Amino acid sequence: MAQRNVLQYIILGLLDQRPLTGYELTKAFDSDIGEFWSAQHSQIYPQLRKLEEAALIKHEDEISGEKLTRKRYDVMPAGQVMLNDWLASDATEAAPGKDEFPLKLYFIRTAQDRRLGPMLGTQQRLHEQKLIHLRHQMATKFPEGVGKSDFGHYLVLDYAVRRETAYCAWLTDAIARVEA
Amino acid sequence: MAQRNVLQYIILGLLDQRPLTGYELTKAFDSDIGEFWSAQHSQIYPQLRKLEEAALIKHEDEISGEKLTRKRYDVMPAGQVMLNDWLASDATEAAPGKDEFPLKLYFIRTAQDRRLGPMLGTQQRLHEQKLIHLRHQMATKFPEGVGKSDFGHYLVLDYAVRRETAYCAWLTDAIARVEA
DNA sequence: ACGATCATGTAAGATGTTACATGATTAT
DNA sequence: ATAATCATGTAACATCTTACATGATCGT
Repeated sequence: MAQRNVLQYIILGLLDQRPLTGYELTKAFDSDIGEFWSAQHSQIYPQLRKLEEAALIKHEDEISGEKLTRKRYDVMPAGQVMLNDWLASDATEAAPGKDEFPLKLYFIRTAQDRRLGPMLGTQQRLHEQKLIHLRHQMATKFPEGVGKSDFGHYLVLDYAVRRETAYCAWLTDAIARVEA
Repeated sequence: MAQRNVLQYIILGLLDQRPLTGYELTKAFDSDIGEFWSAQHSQIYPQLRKLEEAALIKHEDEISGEKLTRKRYDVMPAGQVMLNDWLASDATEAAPGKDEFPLKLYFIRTAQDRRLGPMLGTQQRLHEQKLIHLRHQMATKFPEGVGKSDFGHYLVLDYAVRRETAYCAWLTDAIARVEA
């Protein structure tokens, strides 16, 4: 997964929607995008510099108050080409995607292991909270179903809800199995 | 996710089941474990050296044929303690888990975009193949349901099947939406 | 004999996280 | 005033991938 520099494409994609600052890009990884990718500002600012050096994006300085300047970045034509190339490139495999919890479970041999209850319980709480949050997002962002200009966003939220629903159902069944 | 050195715990967990060589450990990431974590031999051999330096594992030389020696690693008591600490440590958040495909979708605005059909179709083929493979694994590894000593393995395979099932269902519905 | 697989390692470079560092603006 | 948030950057370090490198064994 690494080595393909997915981050640069995400940045191009977000900037293609509307011009954003590094700070705003960073925040994007805490909400929608955060379900599928993460990145810190320490990774984003250097990447913005590289993209600008490659003339894929440009920035304009904005001033708020007395002297605070922020850089608002925008995609250049070459950047749009690169973004579209990425979108058109097709995947060759269903990505593995790392998840630490199933791994732990893999090393627990018997249903009688005392650690199973707490482990599964904690995960259940975490994922049910996440599911509630996602359903809430769905309800607030798409109260009347999917519109004309947000199709991808809708599909992706739908995916996240389904993924967490399946995760929770699995945990519930696993807990039932342990108790039986 | 990084910085916690999950790889070392996976190695300890695998070696705790039975002694393995670096080569065998590497292969483990192509089958069961591969659904949740990946690692190349270039990462595994150095990690084995570090674990041995820390006296968490040890190895014995095995000879096959004339002169080919392989190192078969085994967990030491200190390694078992560390493995158990990891298993007992509880997660503080539901991990994000990176997945490139939903991300691409996020940047597609309308259901009329010509790229949607091929993109979703490719993913559907990949994930349905994966699901078939996982179901086959389930049928061969647990033909009579879960046994006494493989509970974790069963749970984890069950999870993988459910995850792919949900993924496929989502793709099918998404494709139906695009065609409508 | 030859190709597939077994077997182990290193090197270079990309990606990602945590911590360090600084300062401005806004709301209370 | 002061705390929260806005805003941008760098440094050190850990993780991960790709490629380089070598040689043995097994099946046909």
